[in-house]
Amino acid sequence: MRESAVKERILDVAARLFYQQGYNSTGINQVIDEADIAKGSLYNHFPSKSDLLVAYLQQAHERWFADMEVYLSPIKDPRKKILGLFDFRLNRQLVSNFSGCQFIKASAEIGRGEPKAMDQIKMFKDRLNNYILSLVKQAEHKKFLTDEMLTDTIFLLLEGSSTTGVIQHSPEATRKAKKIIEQFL
Amino acid sequence: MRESAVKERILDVAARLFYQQGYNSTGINQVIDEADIAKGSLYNHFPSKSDLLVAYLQQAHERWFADMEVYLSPIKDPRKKILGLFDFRLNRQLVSNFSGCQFIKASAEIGRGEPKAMDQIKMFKDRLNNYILSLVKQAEHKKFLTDEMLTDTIFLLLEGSSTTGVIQHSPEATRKAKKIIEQFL
DNA sequence: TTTTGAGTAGACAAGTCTGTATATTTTTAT
DNA sequence: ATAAAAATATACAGACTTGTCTACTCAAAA
Repeated sequence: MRESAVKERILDVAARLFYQQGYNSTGINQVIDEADIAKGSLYNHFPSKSDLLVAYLQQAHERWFADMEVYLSPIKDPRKKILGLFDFRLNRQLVSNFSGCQFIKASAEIGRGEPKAMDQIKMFKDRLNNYILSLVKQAEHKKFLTDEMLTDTIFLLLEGSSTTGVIQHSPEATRKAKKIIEQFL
Repeated sequence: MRESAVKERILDVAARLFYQQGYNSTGINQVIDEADIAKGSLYNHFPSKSDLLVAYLQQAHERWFADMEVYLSPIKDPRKKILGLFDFRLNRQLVSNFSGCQFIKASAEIGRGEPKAMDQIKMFKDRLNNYILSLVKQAEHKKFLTDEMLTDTIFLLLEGSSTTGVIQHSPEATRKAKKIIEQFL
């Protein structure tokens, strides 16, 4: 017996609004209006707005990795997979019209007032870091940097590309980051 | 005739609250309470909350560069100045308890609904990029990367260190970024 | 067929938000 | 000293906030 379609609709609408308008700027009433459900239903599935935020981040986490694995699965060479990460980032920037990383955005907005949400954000970034490290270990690279340092470079360049993409409203930073990493492979 | 002390107090309190709690989570009433001024005075100096945000970003911009120039002025070697940028970042992270970059935070919160504020943010990051470029041009480095690419690397690593510092609540990322740049100098 | 659970619609509480207005006092400048 | 400007305290409008609650409908299961 599958999960309620109502719950899915709430989560999808909340995800879109939290991401595009921000968590604080999105009211419960807007979520129920656009999801076209009753307020009681929302509070039946999510005890509070904060729980809805955590659920949104959880879903975003799972979807991000699922999408990424689909995107990178045709690529076999680990070096090309690493570069593919930047193309994947680029794609998402174009599709989202440079709205930025969901997790960075959330963390900037909530500060330390939402510990469960912050944990979700940390877990996502940790997993990304570990994934990059596993690719780097598989890849033959110039060893100008150690595996760990190259991993950090890739991770930090990706993070920098995210925020810079938002501010410049352009894919330039991500393209430059990719070119930089190409020098190391 | 110096600028009204009231205006200064408003701006300083707003700066602190906007930065620590976020713009959306800070109400005008909290600002006037903590600044201990009347609501009418606030709206006399700043026609709207949005204008107060822009003024805050302007002030933060000027102060950031002023502080940085003080911090780096005893250093003469351009390579050490570049590394000093990471120490400066580290200092600010420790002092602010890893609250993150003021401009990234603001840009994450306001989206494209505040064009004047976004312009301020862009101007800050542009100026930072130009400053890094001028240091790189003065510095003798290994030329593993071109001047422009090394500039982008430094800039993006600094940006990545900011967001990662917030999420991990630790100075590790900034220290690693510095070590990476050391390899290029 | 009856009971149970999910969903709906909407009122409501209690408070917050930005911004305006008014009347009064304090400060500054001439 | 007087007139103008700046700051004060405070009330208010109108909209919005999260979350609770009631009364009702409908569908599926027992």
